Amino acid sequence: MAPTSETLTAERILEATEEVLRRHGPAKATVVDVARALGVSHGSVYRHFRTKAALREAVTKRWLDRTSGQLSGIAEADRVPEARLREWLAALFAAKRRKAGEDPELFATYTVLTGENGSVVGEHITDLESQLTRIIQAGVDTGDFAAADAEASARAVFQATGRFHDPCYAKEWEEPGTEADFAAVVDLLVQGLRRTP
Amino acid sequence: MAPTSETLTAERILEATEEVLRRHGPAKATVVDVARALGVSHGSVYRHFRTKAALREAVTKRWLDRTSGQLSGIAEADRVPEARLREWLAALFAAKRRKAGEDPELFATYTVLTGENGSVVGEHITDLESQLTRIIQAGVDTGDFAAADAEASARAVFQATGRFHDPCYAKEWEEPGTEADFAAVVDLLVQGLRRTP
DNA sequence: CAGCTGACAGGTTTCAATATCTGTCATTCG
DNA sequence: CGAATGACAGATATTGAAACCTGTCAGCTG
Repeated sequence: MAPTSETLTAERILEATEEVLRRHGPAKATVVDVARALGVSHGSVYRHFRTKAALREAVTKRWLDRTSGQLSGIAEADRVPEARLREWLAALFAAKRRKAGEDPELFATYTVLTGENGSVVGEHITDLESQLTRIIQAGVDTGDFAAADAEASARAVFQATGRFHDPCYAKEWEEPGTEADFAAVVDLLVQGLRRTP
Repeated sequence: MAPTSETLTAERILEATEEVLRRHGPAKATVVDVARALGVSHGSVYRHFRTKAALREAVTKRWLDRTSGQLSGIAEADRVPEARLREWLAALFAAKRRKAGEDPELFATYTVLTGENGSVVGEHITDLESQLTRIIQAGVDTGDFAAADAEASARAVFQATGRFHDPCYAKEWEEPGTEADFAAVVDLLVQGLRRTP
């Protein structure tokens, strides 16, 4: 679109790739399209990314990292652990649901990309679980939570709330009653974490 | 295969359809194949099922009902509610995992079928949730569980354990650590249900 | 000379012609 | 007479040839 004469950088290629994916979708987005959007030949793109798969992987990582970054603020916040946990889970759900609802096609695109890039997604999940672990460990430290193994509990909480952040459930997020379902699951999990006197 | 001269019944057609689906998979299984397997013309099949979709739906229902039936025995068993709940959840997970592991192609076939038949799946889930509700209500009655709304709690438990029964996670069920993950989630949920003195 | 280009080989996708399937129904069969 | 058949129209799937894409590299350009 804009064949700016700035030097070609990995960052600019990623930007252009996101745009091409947004326009054409994951099935029809080609490396040639990306090069054309940048006003260069596709050979130049291959100077920065060894393969098309590597390019798509990098775009996926960028996208996931943005979510992680937003949530880490909450994980570190200076609040009572239970409130922090509830807020973090609500923010994760809200972020995913907003993305799925606002631009379903783009969300579908990234769902395809995450399906292709198991290891990047795995790292993202590890990251989210470690944020959760910090929250739960804080709760154990204050005596609010009883968890023999904060990491295992974090994993359990993350998996138990999968219905509210895993893309495979995206189409159900706008159904009525979803809010209540989310609240019920979170209440049950928080109750399970609480220290019983 | 065996063009027996018994009268053509819906039951025999369903049997043959399951066999054809097992052989050819969901994409290539045709009504003509089913008729051929029964030694009749495909017009005869349409006397019993209005459309191909209705036939596939009936097969799906049969398959799901078999699972429900197995589990209902546990739901009604004469045991302490907590043990019954744990056993029921473990049985659900074990049944799904066994089916997915023993014959992955057949499982994939049924995953496609359940994807096509939202309402039948919805009824199946309602059925499972009502079995769970009965277990949890029993726990409330004995004073073991504290749940303001047994039905809502049942729904929460069912959704929170989705990772261990929803087909979209099937490929992760054989990974190491899955048993431990399952145990951690169930422990957390049971702890959340327990009455806190 | 570092970075970019564009032609190219091998592989994948598209498209239109062809074959098959779904669902109906007038007719046949027992 | 009720159950089953098979020819048929319209819809869907398959196939093979042509178009396009990926990844490489010898050579061009600033």
